[in-house]
This record gives sequence, structure tokens and C-alpha cells, in this order.
Amino acid sequence: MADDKVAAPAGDATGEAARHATARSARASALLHDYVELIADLLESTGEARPTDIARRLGVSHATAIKAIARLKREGLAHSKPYRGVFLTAEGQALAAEVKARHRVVVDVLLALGVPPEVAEMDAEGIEHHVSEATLAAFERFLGRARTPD
Amino acid sequence: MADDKVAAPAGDATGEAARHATARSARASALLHDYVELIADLLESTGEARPTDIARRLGVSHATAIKAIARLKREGLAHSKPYRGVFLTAEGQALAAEVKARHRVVVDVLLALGVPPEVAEMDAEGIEHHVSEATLAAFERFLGRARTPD
DNA sequence: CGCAAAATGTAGCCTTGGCTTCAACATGGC
DNA sequence: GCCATGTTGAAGCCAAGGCTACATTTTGCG
Ligand SMILES: [Mn+2]
Ligand SMILES: [Mn+2]
Ligand SMILES: [Mn+2]
Ligand SMILES: [Mn+2]
Repeated sequence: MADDKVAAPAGDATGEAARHATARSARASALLHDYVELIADLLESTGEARPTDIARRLGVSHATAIKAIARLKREGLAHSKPYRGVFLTAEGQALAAEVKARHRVVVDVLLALGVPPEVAEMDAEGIEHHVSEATLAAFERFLGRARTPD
Repeated sequence: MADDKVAAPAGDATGEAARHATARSARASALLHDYVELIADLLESTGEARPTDIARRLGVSHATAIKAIARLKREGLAHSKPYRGVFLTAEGQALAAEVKARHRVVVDVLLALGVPPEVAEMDAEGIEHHVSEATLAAFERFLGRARTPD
């Protein structure tokens, strides 16, 4: 497992800085991820994703949701016409699928580790945004899934 | 725990809203947690915690660090006199110890699940802030520690 | 149809957490 | 002892993500 670049210096600043930078970046995208996940869910289950419903499910004001939706559109993840509900672009749908899968795996790992279901859902909502590809893969191996066929 | 309001409806908004609210709140305190953890570490290893070092270790500008330090002071977690380095209050020290313990447990769990060390450190930096008491306890049981004597 | 209620959108405010730029202070080397 | 350099602090800018208050549009219903 250790190549030859063993033992990064203990009080190493640059590595630590990189780790914190990664965490900050994940924190920044967490919000968008939750929105696309939720929008996909609403579209799938009810056929439409209205700002009010999104706001209620996230526990924020509708104005807050609308501003976030504007950002989703700006970033090419969603589109919508005034008063007509929100939809995901292809990119948004892909992201939603990814995020949803990650969410499920995180919850399952927590459950497998003996975390109570309510708590698992709670904590997963935050943890999911900080699970890298490598960690996700490890989680799936641990769960005994062969890289999820789904 | 469940009175008669069994089986929260699938598309339950209030429960989901609460989960997202919790995640948002954790996200908000994450930054302060990282600061106290780092300050404690610097104090322990070098005897002093200077803004410049803090900034470098976190990968932010020194101005950003100084403003965060001001907030730590405002919230009663740290104190400092001009040009004299930062120290933690009793409350700050307690928080630092808690945060550090959590960090270690999260890393250990990731390692136990087969996540590569570098990645474990990376992801733990974000995950740690979303691990509740209940989940922490489950993690410790999983690791076979009896509520960490240390 | 007509209109009240609900949904949507806009505006403006606040805090946080980034940044750069500049000013003030402290200190080590000469 | 003095001064160059490094550290610290202050100010001001910006975007994100909250909020409330108000304006506009849609819609459902009598
Ligand atoms: Mn989430
Ligand atoms: Mn989620
Ligand atoms: Mn952290
Ligand atoms: Mn940490």
C-alpha cells in the first residue's frame, strides 16, 4: 500500500492545507447536490418539482429555494420557465443519480455499522458530500456489492 | 419513541427538513471546529499558535484566519492579545479535545473499511463534522473500543 | 366569469467566509 | 541602535445562503 513516498512529514502544512481545501470545496457543492437530488426525487415521484415543495422539503423559505434554483440554472444543472416548475438538464440528472447513489451507500454503511436508522439518515445527509470516489468504492466493497449494478 | 405517529409517511417533509437543517447547522460549525482543533494542535506541538501558521495549515490567507479568530473570540472559544498569538479558553480546549477525538475515530473507521490512508485523512476532514454522538458511539463499538479510555 | 388564495418571483437586508491591499507593529541581523 | 523583513491587523470587496416583505401571476372555485 505504501509506495516509496512513505511517511509524509508529520507537521506537514501543504498536505493538510489540501485536505482542508478539499473539504471546503465539498461544503460548497453540498447545497447544489441536495437540490438536484431532491428535484429528481420530486420529478420522479410526483412529476413536478415546484419551488414551494422544494423549500418545504429542505426546511428553507421559498425565496431561498428560488435563489438556489437560479444558481442551478446558472450552472447548467436545471432549467425552468416562470411559474412552470423546475426540471433537470442531462447534466443535472446525471449528478442527481450520482448523488442519490452515494446517499444510499452512505446510509447503508452507517446501518451496517450499527447506527440507528433515524440517525443514519440524519448524519448521511451531511456525510455524503464528503465521501470521495475511493471511499465510496471501499464502502461498496464493504457492503459486499460488486460496484453496484442497480 | 414512537407514540402513535408510527411510520412517518414516505414523502415526509418535516423529517427531511429537520435532517437538512441539522446538516446545515453542522456545516456552519465545521469551520470553527477545524480552527480550535488546529490551534490546540499548534499549541501542543510548538507552544504557540500564530495566525500565519494557522492560515498556512488551513490553506487560506492570513486575513481570513484573523477574521475567523475574531469570531472564535466572540464566541468565547479563544482569546488573544494583539501580536501575541492565540490561546483557547477552557471551553475551546474542551471542544478541541472532542473534535480531535472524533477526527481520530472517523479516520480509524475509514481505514478499517479499507479506505486508503491518504484518502481517509482527506474525507475525514469533512465527514467528522457530520458524525453525531450516536454515530460516534456506533463507530467506537465497531472499532472494538469500549468508549475510548485513551 | 370573477376573484381570493396560493404559488412564484423580486428586492433588500444580514452574516459568513473567502480575497486583496494597505497600515502598523515587532524583531533579528548588521 | 536601526531598519528590513516578516507578522499582524484593519478595511473594503465579493459571492453564497439565509431571511422578511412585497409584487405579480396562476389557479381553483363559487
Ligand atoms: Mn445532503
Ligand atoms: Mn442526500
Ligand atoms: Mn474538518
Ligand atoms: Mn479534523
